[in-house]
Amino acid sequence: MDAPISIREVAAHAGVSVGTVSNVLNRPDIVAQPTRDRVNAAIKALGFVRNESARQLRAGRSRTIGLVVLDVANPFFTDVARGVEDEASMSGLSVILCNSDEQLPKETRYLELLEEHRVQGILITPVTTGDGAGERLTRLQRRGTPVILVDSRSPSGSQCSVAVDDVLGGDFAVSHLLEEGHERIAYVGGPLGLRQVADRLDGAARALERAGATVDDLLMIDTPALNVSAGQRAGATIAEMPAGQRPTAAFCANDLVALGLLQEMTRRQIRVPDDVAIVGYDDIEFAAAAAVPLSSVRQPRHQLGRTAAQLLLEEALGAEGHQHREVIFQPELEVRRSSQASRRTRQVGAASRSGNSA
Amino acid sequence: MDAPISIREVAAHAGVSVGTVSNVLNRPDIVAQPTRDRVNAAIKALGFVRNESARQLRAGRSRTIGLVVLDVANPFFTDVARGVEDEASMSGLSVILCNSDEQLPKETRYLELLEEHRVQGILITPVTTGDGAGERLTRLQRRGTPVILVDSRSPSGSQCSVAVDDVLGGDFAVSHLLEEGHERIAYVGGPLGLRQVADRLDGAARALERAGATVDDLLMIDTPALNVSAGQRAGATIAEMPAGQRPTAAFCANDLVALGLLQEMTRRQIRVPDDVAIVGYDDIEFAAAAAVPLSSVRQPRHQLGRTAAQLLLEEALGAEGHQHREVIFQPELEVRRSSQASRRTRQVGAASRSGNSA
DNA sequence: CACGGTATTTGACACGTTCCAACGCCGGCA
DNA sequence: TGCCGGCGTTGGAACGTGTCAAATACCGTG
Repeated sequence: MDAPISIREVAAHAGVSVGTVSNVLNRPDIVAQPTRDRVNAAIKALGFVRNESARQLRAGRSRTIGLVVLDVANPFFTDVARGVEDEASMSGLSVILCNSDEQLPKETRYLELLEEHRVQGILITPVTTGDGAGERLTRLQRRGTPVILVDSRSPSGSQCSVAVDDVLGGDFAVSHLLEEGHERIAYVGGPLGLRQVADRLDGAARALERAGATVDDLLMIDTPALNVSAGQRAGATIAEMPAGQRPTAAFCANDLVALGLLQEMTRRQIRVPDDVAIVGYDDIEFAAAAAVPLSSVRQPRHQLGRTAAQLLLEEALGAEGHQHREVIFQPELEVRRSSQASRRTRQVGAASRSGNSA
Repeated sequence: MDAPISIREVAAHAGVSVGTVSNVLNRPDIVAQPTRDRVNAAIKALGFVRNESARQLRAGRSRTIGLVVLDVANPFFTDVARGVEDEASMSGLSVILCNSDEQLPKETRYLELLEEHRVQGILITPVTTGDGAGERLTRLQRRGTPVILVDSRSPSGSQCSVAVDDVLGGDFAVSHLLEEGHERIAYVGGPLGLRQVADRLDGAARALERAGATVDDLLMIDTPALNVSAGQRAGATIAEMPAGQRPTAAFCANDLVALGLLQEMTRRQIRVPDDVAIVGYDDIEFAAAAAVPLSSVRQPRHQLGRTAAQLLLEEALGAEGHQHREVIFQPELEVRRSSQASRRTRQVGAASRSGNSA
């Protein structure tokens, strides 16, 4: 009961040759009906299951693709992963999901592992774009494993990439806040080494400049990471500022940060959006579900994953003459309550917080 | 530049036999220093990378384990996955993470895939425990692939399993609400076919009975799934009840449901916890970070994953004489604001709800 | 009955690795 | 000198599958 059945035993049981069994499995049309039935019966009777390793060895490449993300716990990446998986499964490929945890050593180890598995290709959001980061990836490609950057871009253009225009997203967010009448705006996020964080800041600066202000008018609140507790600490920083200097709006690099900020404001009885308006980024499911629904810059996460997988297939299956491409999506601003002081409340002012029903 | 290097080419380049290269890779100690150096140099020069498929074919089993979860987007499962991965990587194994999406066909397809990969074993939270569900799994085991149930139990005891005592968790939650003086309590969750949902309800009933009430005193609000929007809809149901019949507390089968409920309450200006107290389940990160911090029943998610992986290794590596085990963890109640009417509010508030303290 | 042609089936090899028995070499010892 | 044992190394046989040229069966026609 413990011995895996091989194709050979199936052949013996059905009274045919090994090659015929293989044909039944892979090109059923070229084998005669009665033979096919006999073989299928044997397969069922013996409980035969294909050995994927052997197939891969024979084929030279595995039928999987690797996906390396920064943080599986972040809803952004799980949605990307679903997109990748949907697309991959349409081509009969499966996905190995790896979590680098923003740590270079783990990332390196996973890259080795995936290469040893001879995956069709690797989709990766690299931990760092600086230094010799690209070098490692191009070496991988030279050895025959296609690499596609996800939510990232290649400075040298030596990989295909799929990303969302984060500068534009930052621009959207801050333009919206300016339109709402805010003048003292904070940018909450970090570390600036992350491309996403830096680009969104650039976009914020662009919006400010267009409005006649400069980036110096932006209050920078740096965070060590993009998670909830970092947002809470940033919230404490803001709350403790003298009321006159306190920003009236905060643009957060990430919804997790924004939610942490929101919680801290609520806890300290600083009203959102009346005292401080908040705009987040990513539009994760919890953004809409927060106690004060969060305005956020939405990214086509699922689409991002699908497209990345498509590019990979294109490069992996396509002939030699592959030209690297860079796909950039546009983000959208989803305005919700956290950044819209309701007219009524605005007019009535702080005096009475009685019901707003809309 | 596109041809993967094989061990044979390394051997030729280093002027040794294939076997020696293999030895350098696997038992470096038994090969003489100069030879070893020469081989390593060749490996580096040629950019040789082991072919995992070939190793697996030779070994008969792959060095991976499969993990099948109900929903990758649920923070509960991503934490479990991290636990599994931590434990697996200590033994040099990698993890293939599969998302059944609570759909039986997807689950089936992944089980086939993992079996074809000849994984060391499969960790699974099955979509359904009823009917022939266990049958499929035991067949898998008979053919040589160990199966461990995660957050689930085997009625027949034919698999190892790791779970948390959901009955006790439900008991904790409702006991706490009773102690807080609530009498009209709702249970929000579904479908009842999910073991987790049913067990937590049983626990709630147990607590009620101990307090002299019966399960009929519990207001059942069924949900089609355990996610945020289902919680919102349940919230609407509660809000639209006549004030006299409306429950004063809700125990939710899941934090996602609880957060949805909380949002809907806030939107409709029903105060939490003063008008309706809420207790959730899982204690995901967002529970503490919610605008009204959510009381919740905490499960040792990471530990759950680690233990499951350990059991698997034990069964996979252990000799024939393996005895199936059932590991059950105890949950903990984490009380936060959503279920604690502040003394002040209590005294000032609804006159009639004065305490019974048992 | 021989023949050509098509429809099926066969058998052998290759994929890259690991494992194991066998072998050569060298120094030590009788 | 001849034998022995140990260390390093070698060569070849698997592992289970896919592929492909070659062999065979089958069928109708002349």
